[in-house]
Amino acid sequence: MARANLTSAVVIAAAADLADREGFDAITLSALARRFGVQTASLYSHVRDRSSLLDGVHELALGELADRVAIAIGGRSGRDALIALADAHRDYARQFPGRWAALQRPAAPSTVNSEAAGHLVALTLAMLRGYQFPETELVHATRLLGATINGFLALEASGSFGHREPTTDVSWRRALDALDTVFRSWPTDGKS
Amino acid sequence: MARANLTSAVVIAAAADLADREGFDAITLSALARRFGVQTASLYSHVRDRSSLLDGVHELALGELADRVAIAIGGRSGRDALIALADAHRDYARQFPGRWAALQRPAAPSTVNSEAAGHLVALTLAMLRGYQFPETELVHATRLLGATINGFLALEASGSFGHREPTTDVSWRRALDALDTVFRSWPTDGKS
DNA sequence: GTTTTCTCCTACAGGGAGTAGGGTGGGGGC
DNA sequence: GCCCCCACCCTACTCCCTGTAGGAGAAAAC
Repeated sequence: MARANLTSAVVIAAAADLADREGFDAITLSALARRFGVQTASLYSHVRDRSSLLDGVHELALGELADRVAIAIGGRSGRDALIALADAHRDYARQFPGRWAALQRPAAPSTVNSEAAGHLVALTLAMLRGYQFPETELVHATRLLGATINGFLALEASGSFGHREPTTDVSWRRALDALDTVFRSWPTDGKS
Repeated sequence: MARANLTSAVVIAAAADLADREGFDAITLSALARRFGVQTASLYSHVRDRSSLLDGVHELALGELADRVAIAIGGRSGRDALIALADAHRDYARQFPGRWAALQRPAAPSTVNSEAAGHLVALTLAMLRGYQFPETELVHATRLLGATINGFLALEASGSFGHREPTTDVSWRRALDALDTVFRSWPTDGKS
């Protein structure tokens, strides 16, 4: 009986592929075991439990997303960088729906402190600095940016926009235009 | 053995309460059966399957949310109405996290065509008309509004904003200010 | 009072999460 | 080149959840 040579990383990668092909909820220890021709119990040597497996997929996706964002915004600034960053997110969400769904789960503490998370945050801040906010406003802008991108992609993925005209592409452009406008004319005084 | 006098509505309401108390994933036919002192199989007379039960909670929440929004925006317009509508959503999400989670699921076809859904859409459009968009831009504004509100609340609920200073309350105000600004200066020409 | 109609029941099949403990084969020590 | 050990994968089980089939009994219809 040939060994499967499983490792934690291999199992997590397979889980991510499975999620992209059959949906996030299809991530099942049983399904992965079948895929590797192995008993379910064997996977528990490599993965603590299902929850930590999902956390692993989350972190994997975060790293991949950060790499794509880095490439996308390289050499750009201001509005161009904003659009590149947002489009990188949208492309990733469409190409890897299962991985994207994993990103919607609350991040595990270890993920929050991971290199991937730090990288993505740094890239986002670098992009936003092109808009020259007061330092205290950067957080709010970051949150608005994240909310808008994630919110739009979530509604788009769930079909809440319907498949009616006009296309969501136009709405997406409008949303990014709106963010650019808002970021450029961000209120500078401390009203709350 | 006393009858439990179950109906579809009673089961759905209990599921919603359960979700608010113990989380959306705690909605389980078994748990509901225990709650009613009844066998699991008995519930299938009132609910087709688990999925349709979740759809029921979705529609219930949609109706409750629409009622709250209606009260909130009554007599207001423009920026005041926008803030009232958004705050109604946020208050609802915080007070009923389980019901809110149910709203994040893709809506069933029957829910899309439900009275509750129509009501909420009508209220949203009524609020947005205060900003006097070109008719063709209303869709895009609606989508941006939904994306921002849902996205913000999702990130807030999942703890993505951390519990750091400054508080999310300030970020929320900023986000609503941004929406108001954007809605008032919405581009009127047809650039795409 | 009889009949009909629900409501709820027992019983079962199927499948996933997770644990306990045992056998084995391949790489490291020598 | 041989042996030993441990990492890897196994069997066997428990528990919980979903969903189906068919039966009993109480309430309502007549």
